[in-house]
Amino acid sequence: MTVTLKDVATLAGVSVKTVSNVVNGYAFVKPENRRRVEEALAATGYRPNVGARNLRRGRTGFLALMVPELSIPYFGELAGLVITAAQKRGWSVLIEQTQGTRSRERETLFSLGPHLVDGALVHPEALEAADFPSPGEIPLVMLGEHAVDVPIDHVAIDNVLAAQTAVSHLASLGRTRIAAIGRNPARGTSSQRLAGYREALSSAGLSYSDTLVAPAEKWHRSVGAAAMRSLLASDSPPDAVFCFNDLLAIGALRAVAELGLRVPEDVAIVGFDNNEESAFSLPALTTIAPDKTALAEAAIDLVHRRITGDKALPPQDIQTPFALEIRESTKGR
Amino acid sequence: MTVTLKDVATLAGVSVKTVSNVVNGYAFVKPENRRRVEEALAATGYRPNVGARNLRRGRTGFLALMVPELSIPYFGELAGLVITAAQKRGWSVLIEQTQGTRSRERETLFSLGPHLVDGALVHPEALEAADFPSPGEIPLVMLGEHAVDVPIDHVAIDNVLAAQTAVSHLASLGRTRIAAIGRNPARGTSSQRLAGYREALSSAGLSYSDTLVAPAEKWHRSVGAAAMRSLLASDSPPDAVFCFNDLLAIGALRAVAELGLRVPEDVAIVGFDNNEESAFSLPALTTIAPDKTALAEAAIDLVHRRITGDKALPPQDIQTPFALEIRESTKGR
DNA sequence: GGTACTTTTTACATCGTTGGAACAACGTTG
DNA sequence: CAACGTTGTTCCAACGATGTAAAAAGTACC
Repeated sequence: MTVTLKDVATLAGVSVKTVSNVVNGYAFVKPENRRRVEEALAATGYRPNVGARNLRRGRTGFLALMVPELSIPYFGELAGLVITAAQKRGWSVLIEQTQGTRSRERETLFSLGPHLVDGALVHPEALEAADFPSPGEIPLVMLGEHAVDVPIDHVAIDNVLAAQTAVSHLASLGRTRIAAIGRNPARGTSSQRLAGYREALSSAGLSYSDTLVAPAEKWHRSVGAAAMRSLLASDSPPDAVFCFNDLLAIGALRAVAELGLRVPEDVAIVGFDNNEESAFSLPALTTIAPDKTALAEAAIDLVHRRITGDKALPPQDIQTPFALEIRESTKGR
Repeated sequence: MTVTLKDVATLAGVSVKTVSNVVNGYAFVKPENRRRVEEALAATGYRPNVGARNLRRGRTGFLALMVPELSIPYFGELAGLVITAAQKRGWSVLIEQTQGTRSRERETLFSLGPHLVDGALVHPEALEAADFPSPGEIPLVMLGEHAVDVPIDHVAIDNVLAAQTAVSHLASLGRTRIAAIGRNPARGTSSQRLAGYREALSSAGLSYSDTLVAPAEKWHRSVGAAAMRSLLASDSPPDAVFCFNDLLAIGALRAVAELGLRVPEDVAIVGFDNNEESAFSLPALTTIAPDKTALAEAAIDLVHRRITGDKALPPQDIQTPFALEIRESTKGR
């Protein structure tokens, strides 16, 4: 059924290797033979067996991308960009979901054998240092925050600075009771954004209060809504909130609306990630907009360099740009 | 560097095949040898070369999933569910994006050689009958609407009925000027939803008018907003709108709000897809909620049956369930 | 025509794995 | 103890492709 090099060779009346040479663009093939082989290729509809080729070449042509969940807009958008960037370099992308649990993350990381993929882009959520495979297995690039210090390539925006930028923006509007939603000690990203939040408060001359920082196990919309409700129920509710991602912020918007308060008049809200939906929420969400395209391309670039040579390169730590996208949730219409 | 069966065999002092037998759970291996092999496996950290194994077995362990764009929430959510369902059956999923263009769709479909993946799930947007590969290449399952009639497995909800349900709901609220957003003659889905819209109008005793049907090339939020603005600018604006997907509806919500009108009092809105974000929009969106999990599982099931035998099975056409999710955009708070 | 060189083609081994058959060891049975 | 079935192990070929090196064909020059 399937056509192999041998079939083509028989049809063209040459050896298997000559066909292989034509397929791979080897220069020294007699024009006459090349023509016959090409005809035979066309006639049979030959397509190389990728598995066999890779077995021989020691490459697979696949990259893995590990993310918590594709249904989370940030990861859906990022995955799309990664796939596009990988495709330009001739790679196909295999996606693994971990639900953000440490056990699934470890499992996934471990299962990424050197034969399955040429390299992997991982966006860990709960991994710890000990979980990382011995270096030298396959090229690994980490996306987003590392909770821990491992000598592995890493691409992300400056989370502390970004959080600081967001909160400074709120302070610059004259808000004095600025809350935060999203604390989660188990996640590196959370710690970094919290640090930026505290830095911004202090440089604005505002004092930090634990009661203004709401925890959030999962950074989902419903959690943001619940957190916002509890913040608003306190004795001295906030007049602004920095949410650690857009989903929390979208939830917060709803909680505010349900209590009959207005955004931004009563409470200003800033998110983080710039999900596509955030430009269309009512009111539209002010948010930190990471350059996701740059992120995806930097990551693919890095893994490409690792795979093609540069073994000795010390672990890179690349920061990609971000911007504060000011919209209605802090400035009104 | 990499550990092969041979290395393990040498260490354990048995033949390669015996190690292979242990790895593959062959029953008749002397306990003593089994123990030694297992120790050697653990000591070396052996991991099978998937490529070689597949070359031998004639399977790849990969499925392809072709979608327009992962950044579109519906596809992000669906892809996540497909990956989960595939994983249960031991498959990894390779994602290809087409941007919904016919040329990229053809290209992708063609490039899915029998060696690259065991089967493919495709969600075409613009493909025509002629574009489909000769049957018998690799198992192909189509998701969502087929614009054309090809003898290929197909899983989707009943789009006509779903659209009819949505519009009947609007009619049952007493709305009489029910518009639609999303007409696009090039897309099968659009035609089906339009058909359902017309059926519902007629069974409610309402007349169809072209001026109430807004076209939409891309079903994105901004397009929905623009379409809604133009509908509202007409002489006799609608009092309800059926949007062909949630993104259009989200855009429509914004357009209504910007004109100072209220949803649902002035205009009721129904969407389609039940994206996660639609439960949190302000107001929350009434929408058709397809059972995406059922869809993903039915598709994986089907491709699994095709791959493991059932070659003779005639092309299946499976309908998965949906529900009308009634929320604030048609019923108020 | 012989030599030296270049171009073109081929045979063969190989990548890591598994299926199948052959073989060896073993205990049972007649 | 020969014949036999049952277990357990090994050897060999094969999956489809490519790298290597050697063979074959062609060209140029003396």
